Amino acid sequence: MSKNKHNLEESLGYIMSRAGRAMGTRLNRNFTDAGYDVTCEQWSVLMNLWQKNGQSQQDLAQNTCKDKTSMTRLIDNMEKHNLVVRIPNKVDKRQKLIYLTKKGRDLQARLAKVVHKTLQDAQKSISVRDIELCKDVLCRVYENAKV
Amino acid sequence: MSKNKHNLEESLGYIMSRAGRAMGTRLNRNFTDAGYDVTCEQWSVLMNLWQKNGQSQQDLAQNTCKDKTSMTRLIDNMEKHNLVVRIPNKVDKRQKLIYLTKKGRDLQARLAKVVHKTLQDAQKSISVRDIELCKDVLCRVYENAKV
DNA sequence: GTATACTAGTTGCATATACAACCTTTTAAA
DNA sequence: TTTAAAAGGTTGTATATGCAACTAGTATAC
Repeated sequence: MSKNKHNLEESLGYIMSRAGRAMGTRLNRNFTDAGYDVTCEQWSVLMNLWQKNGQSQQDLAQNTCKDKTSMTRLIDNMEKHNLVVRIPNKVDKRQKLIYLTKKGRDLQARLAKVVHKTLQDAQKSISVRDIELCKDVLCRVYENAKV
Repeated sequence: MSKNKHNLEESLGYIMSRAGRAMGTRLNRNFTDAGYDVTCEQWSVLMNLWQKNGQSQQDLAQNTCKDKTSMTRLIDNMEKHNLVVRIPNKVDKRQKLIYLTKKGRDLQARLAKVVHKTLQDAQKSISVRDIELCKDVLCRVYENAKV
């Protein structure tokens, strides 16, 4: 009973999403405080585009583990804020390729500073080794749970 | 540069929220498939009430690390689905105490099975020791990031 | 005792998320 | 080649989240 209770009420899922939400809220606040009108989810898309510009919405959805409808609306908002543009793919007319605007490109270095600071605060007094192990576990949980 | 890139683009925050979302979506689907019209967030509130019935919304918000407005709407939905009821506190007239309905009480054992199965799948091929260490790190990240 | 500060909860607003159903385009099958 | 299946994207609907601003009740200061 006590063990079961531990498994459920202190379950990885509960702890994971609680920590994730706290972290996301914190990052959003830090972006706002630093004067950037960007959310942490938009940042996750920007990250993908900084690595490889001109991806389809489907690609972006898969890379960030989001539903394609979530990505549609996320791109809607990012286009509204002039971070990206949709360019129809002439080869495959179903696709719309997402490209960074100048504003979206220029944010890379600036946002990196805010993210770095936020991570530092969040990881305070935790060893690098433990962080890496935790990330490894989370990646495997993600692989198990996705799709 | 490569190290910095690793820190940012494979950052704990990114990995954490990605895994958390995958897990939450999976749990929601499993609840639905099992015939329960409950979301994982509603489940997190139920968990708190199973431990201690009759908590204020503020208490529940703090226990789940949510904004009090999020809790207002979460309780709205849960009341709509007959999982809980709001009872005004006669001692402190500002508060509304949240109590489980019979339906909300009866779900405890049933949902536990679904959660247990979902966790098993997600933690497949990961050692108990690593899971516990991961949870410990996440709890400390949560403490650092919250408020 | 009255004014002030704080706490609990709600509403307006913007964002994020996913499922179902749909349209369009492309690919595979027959 | 025509038909069926699959893939990319959008819209409708429901849920979740947080910030700012608000109301109402409580506690503190003076």
